[in-house]
Amino acid sequence: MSAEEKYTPGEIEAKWQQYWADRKTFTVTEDTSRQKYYLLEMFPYPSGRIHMGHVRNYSIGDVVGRFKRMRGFNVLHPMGWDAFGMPAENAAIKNNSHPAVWTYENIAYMRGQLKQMGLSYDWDREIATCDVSYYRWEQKLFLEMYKRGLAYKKQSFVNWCPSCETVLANEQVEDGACWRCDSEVQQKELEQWFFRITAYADELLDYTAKMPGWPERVLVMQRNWIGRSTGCEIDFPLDARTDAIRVFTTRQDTLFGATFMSLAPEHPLALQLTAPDRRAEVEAFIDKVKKTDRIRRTAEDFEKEGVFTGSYCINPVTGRRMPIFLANFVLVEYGTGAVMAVPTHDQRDFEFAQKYDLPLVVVIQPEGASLDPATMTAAYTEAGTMVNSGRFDGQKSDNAKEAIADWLEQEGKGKKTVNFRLRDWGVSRQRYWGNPIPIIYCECCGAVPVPDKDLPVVLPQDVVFTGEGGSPLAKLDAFRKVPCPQCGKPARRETDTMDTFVESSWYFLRYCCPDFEEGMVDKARTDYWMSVDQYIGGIEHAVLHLLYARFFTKVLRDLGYISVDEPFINLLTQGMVIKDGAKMSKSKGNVVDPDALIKKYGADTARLFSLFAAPPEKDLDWNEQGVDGCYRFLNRVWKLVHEFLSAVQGAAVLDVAVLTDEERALRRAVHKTLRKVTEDLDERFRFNTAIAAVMELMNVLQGAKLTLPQAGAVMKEALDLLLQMLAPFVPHITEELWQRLGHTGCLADTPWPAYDAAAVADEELLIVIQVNGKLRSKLSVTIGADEEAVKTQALADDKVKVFTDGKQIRKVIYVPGKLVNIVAG
RNA sequence: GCGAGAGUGGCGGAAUUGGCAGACGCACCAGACUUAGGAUCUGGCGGGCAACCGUAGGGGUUCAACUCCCCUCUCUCGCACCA
Repeated sequence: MSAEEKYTPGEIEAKWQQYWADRKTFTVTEDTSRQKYYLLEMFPYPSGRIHMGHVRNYSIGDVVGRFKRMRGFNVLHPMGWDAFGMPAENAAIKNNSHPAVWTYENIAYMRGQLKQMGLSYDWDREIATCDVSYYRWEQKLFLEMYKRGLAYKKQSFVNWCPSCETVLANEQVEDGACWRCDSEVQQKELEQWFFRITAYADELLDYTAKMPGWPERVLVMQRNWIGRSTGCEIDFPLDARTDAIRVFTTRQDTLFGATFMSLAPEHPLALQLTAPDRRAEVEAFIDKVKKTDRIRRTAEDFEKEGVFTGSYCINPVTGRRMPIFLANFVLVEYGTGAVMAVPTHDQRDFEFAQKYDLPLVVVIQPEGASLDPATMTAAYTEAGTMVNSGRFDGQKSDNAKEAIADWLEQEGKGKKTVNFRLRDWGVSRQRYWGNPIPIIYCECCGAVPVPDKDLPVVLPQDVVFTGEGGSPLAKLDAFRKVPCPQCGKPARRETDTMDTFVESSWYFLRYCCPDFEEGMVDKARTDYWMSVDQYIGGIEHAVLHLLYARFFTKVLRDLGYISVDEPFINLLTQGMVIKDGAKMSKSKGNVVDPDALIKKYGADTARLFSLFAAPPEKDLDWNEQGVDGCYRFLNRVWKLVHEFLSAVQGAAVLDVAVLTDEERALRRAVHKTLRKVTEDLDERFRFNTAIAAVMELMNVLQGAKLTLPQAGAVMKEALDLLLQMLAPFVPHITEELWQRLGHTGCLADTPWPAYDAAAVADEELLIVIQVNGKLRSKLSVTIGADEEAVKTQALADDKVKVFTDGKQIRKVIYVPGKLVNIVAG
């Protein structure tokens, strides 16, 4: 093979990347006359270099982007950097450098890596969230949210990671450990800024029913996280006091069975209600619970324990005097931190009552049975018929729920409420490398927003990284000490920065208008592009980022910035990249380096294998031999095109009217493949089967002979279509071959071809013949063959006769164009 | 425990509406070319000598079941003392 004919991915990939960049092939502008398609992949954290997860994520996105573009859409396909965050700070401490230097160097390197992959981004829209031109608008938004009470400060117990030396949001704590470094999270009382995401809890939940483009499991996770439950708040008057304990319950139908009260050990009334002679015991208990870490305390098998306070409250509907306990399983942060205990109908209360010998009253009887408190071995938690419940006796407990709630409201003893598991989003971080919270604290005026004219608060560069903990900003007097914008007296600036999830909650809006200098978003442009038609990323953000981004979208809508309710119409959560049965990690030594991969095989092979080895939402098993297979396939494509080059270039115009049977069969294969690839890309995102279909076609084309009169023309059509079909997957090799076939334009700019319906139509059909459901023979019939004739032919078939001889034909089933099933016996 | 998803050759995976199970690729085997082959090409490749048996296991519906229904097992993910 001559040097000219050898496939050299390194050369041709660089050539075409330069070509696309020079011509700004993928640069887009708003054009209301065209249908838009906003395609987005989750932007990366600039950690240093891309990993195989990125390769897969962005390969998937690029196929969609290039395909939609060929389909005629005005495709917005941007890329940027989630550039604030702690690793930059840690690296700065370690290398005695600066987070900004580290970050921008990483961005430069990773941008190069992405460009080497031939991804169809509009690089003119690139953003980095650590750039003041980006984060300045976030500060403005923060202040708008502050004005409307959507951002507020409160003293509270917060999740504290001792290793990262910062606060974590609830969403960033996994099994009691830091989501990033896995250290055990502690509780610390601090003044923190919060975003009032709970104000949108109902809408965030309701919309999960209106998002058919999202995977059900992500929606379920979000619903669980929001955790809406409907019930009642009921006041239990305290014995010998004028105040009451308020509980939240979803089971007001069991109210008549409440025999004692359980409070969280952290409940504000806990010590107040403790009788002097019980004080020592209660304090010891509270101390013990506080020392127990949260992981153990919330484990299911954790033993229920409590302590009697010595005080009583009154069941508002029965008048029963109920002892008040502190219980280790009652959580102060959920509901009111107090639980009315109904041991007969709640398993936890039942176990607690057994342990402390507390009374049991049955108020719901199951269908056809009668519970006796003396013999019960577990709580009965299902529905049933009300008993011992005064005026509600005899009602079905399901119906009584509503009736009791109404009655409590009438009597002024309680009210219907909705309770959420979702907490407000704590956004303060005691770190340097983040967006400064634009607030100034003044002795006289309190928390004062930084005035508009002083925005943005620029993150100072001249800080020292000692690694000693605490935010470097807090030690920088030049930053910290400012006069109060209101009264002019000496004041101090907020030195906490915002959680980096704040930046990723609106970056998709900024891509619509990255150069806009008048504000956060240019409404006209954003209205054109939003919402994102297809979002692609990992499942690990199912709650965190995807919930925050939905929240921000709704806030920005209500502030008038944008017009949509939801940011992402369709969500694809791609699977992980696995090797040797485990997620790639340095410690396991199973990491594949994208640079080495591209150097050895080229970007087209790397992309092709990422797409071919598994459907996108499943985990992908990385396998070097499989990569080899993809590389071989591309070499075969390369050779095939060159083999037919001269025949194709001298070919006449295709005349479908005068084709031989063999030529028609070849065209049928080509157009059937085109139909399948189009369907797989357009409707199903099934890249693996689309590629398999093209491989199959390749096998057909390789076997094709060129002795037929119109072979050149047929082959020219076949190769053109083959390259167009493959273009979204392997853009470089196809551009190169497209050019070598004599085309002058850019393949990426060609419209996606339509298959020829006439060419696809079969002339003959292969009918499967079964006897008693088992495949026995096959029959070739002309299209539209008469049913009776096919049946007769089937029955006369020699191979069929072997199985029907001597038997009675009971029935013959004919599925037109598919099969004949002969029932004999 | 609850919820969701999955279980198909040696491996990754196909089978779109109940209609040829195993497409495509990898691995493997044989052959060709070759000084050579970890290159390339050609052919084979679920099990069984066969009748037949095969989509986690068992039952059912149907002319026909990987696909629908019931039961069981296993795995993955999510939630989990949330009152």
